[in-house]
Amino acid sequence: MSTDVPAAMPKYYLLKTELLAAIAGEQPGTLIPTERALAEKYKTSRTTVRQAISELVAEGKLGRIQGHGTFVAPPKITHVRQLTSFSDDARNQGLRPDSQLLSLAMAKADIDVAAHLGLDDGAVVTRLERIRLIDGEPLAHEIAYLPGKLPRFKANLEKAGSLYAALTDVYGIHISDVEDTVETALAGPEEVRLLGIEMGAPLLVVHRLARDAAGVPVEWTRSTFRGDRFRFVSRVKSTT
Amino acid sequence: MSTDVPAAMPKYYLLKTELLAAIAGEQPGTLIPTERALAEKYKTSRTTVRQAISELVAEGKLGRIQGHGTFVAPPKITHVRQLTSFSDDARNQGLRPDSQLLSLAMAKADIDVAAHLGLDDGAVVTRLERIRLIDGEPLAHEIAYLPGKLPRFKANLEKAGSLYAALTDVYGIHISDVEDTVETALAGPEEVRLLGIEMGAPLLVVHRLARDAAGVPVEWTRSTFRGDRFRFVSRVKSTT
DNA sequence: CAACGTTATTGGTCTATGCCAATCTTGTGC
DNA sequence: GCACAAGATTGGCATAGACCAATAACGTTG
Repeated sequence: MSTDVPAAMPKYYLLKTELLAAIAGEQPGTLIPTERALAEKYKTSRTTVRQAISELVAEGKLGRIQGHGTFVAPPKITHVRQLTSFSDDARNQGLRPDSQLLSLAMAKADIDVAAHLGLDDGAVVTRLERIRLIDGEPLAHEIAYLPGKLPRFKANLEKAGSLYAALTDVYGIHISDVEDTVETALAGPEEVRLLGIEMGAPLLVVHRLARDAAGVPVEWTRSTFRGDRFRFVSRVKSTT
Repeated sequence: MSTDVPAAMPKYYLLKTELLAAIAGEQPGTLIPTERALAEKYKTSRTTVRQAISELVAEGKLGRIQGHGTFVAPPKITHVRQLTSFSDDARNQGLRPDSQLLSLAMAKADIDVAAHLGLDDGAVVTRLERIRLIDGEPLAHEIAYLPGKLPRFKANLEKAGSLYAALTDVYGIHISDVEDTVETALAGPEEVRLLGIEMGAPLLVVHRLARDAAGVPVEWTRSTFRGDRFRFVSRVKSTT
């Protein structure tokens, strides 16, 4: 045979490619045909259509709402993650960041938190849990642990406008060194509930350990970002 | 009713949770029961079992091989990504890195490459495509573009042991500033072929732009890492 | 005309089943 | 004993269909 047989390609992947081409250049929000209509049009089953659409949703190319339909998704947001905070960062890009306070309380450090903050197991820490929003849309879930008890923290946090601003301006805590760890994860029920995404959606999980000039840990945070809406940038300058 | 109805939970998610508990503490490589056996055991369909397993595979908890079975996967590798190269990073952690050269050739910069390297469209660039392996396992796919033509590059690359070492030691190109962009993506046929993963597996895609001390771009690279086996670390030190 | 309840539409989950493809096991023949 | 072929096992892909849940559209009613 002289004809080069193309690599065997799952049908759902062909469909995914066709859909991708079809939505190229469409305005975000534009509805695409229903799953049942696509199944008929492409002479396949709804299961196969859903598999194609599901991957496009996971990649942030499409979004879908039960009872409403499937639509072209808006582009990703680029988040420059440096020494800056989420809020400052978003504002620098002309976006409207917001926070929704889920809980703010004293807690006893579990083994994991204690280890990262260099505390004894069971030591008192401040636990701050928030949802981060941009332009009203929930995009990240964040739990921050700070060593010890910070007096009048809630009020100061609100006044300062951001966690880092409050730490610096009110408590004299200067962050001079951060270490971020980034990995992928899939959304479970909690993320589905808090971020309004679907089960199994890809996430970017960032763990941040911040230290002051003396190398003492001052913050340990776990942030969960929507993988379909975010992109991280980290800049590193050589000191040599 | 007094009983608090638990949040509606998909059956496949319950199964996923049970499987996760079942494999906790098992040795990597241990085979779990077959999909058909699990379907029968948990009184559900194979489709549902596959959905549960698929997510665990995507999270790097399980692996599977057609005709062989489904098994407990090895833990993630932490890849510390700073100004260092892939090879140096891995070696620093006591791992055995390797590269497989797919292609090394001169090419004309397309619009995207040209824009990032600050060149004219169609300018000559060196294109280096490699598979990165650790302990013999392919973990990343990388395409690097360098401005212009580098004499005897292939030989020097092999001798130096790493791209950055070659640039520095042989060509006198010193990287002083890098900007990494990290986002999620899903594996398509090419990644499946090159990395031996499955369709739709989560990936971490990193774009790196490296500059020399004068701010001139010297490298533009797109790296695709297996999301189930990697974790990135970035450290930032304040200069103030 | 506004408010409300009903109905149709659309995505979400799950079942049952068939066949294909890669791998492993077994058996046969030399 | 070894090599190879045949069969069994296991995951991969796809179909068809049922029912649920959220949303939107519509029509009735006050």
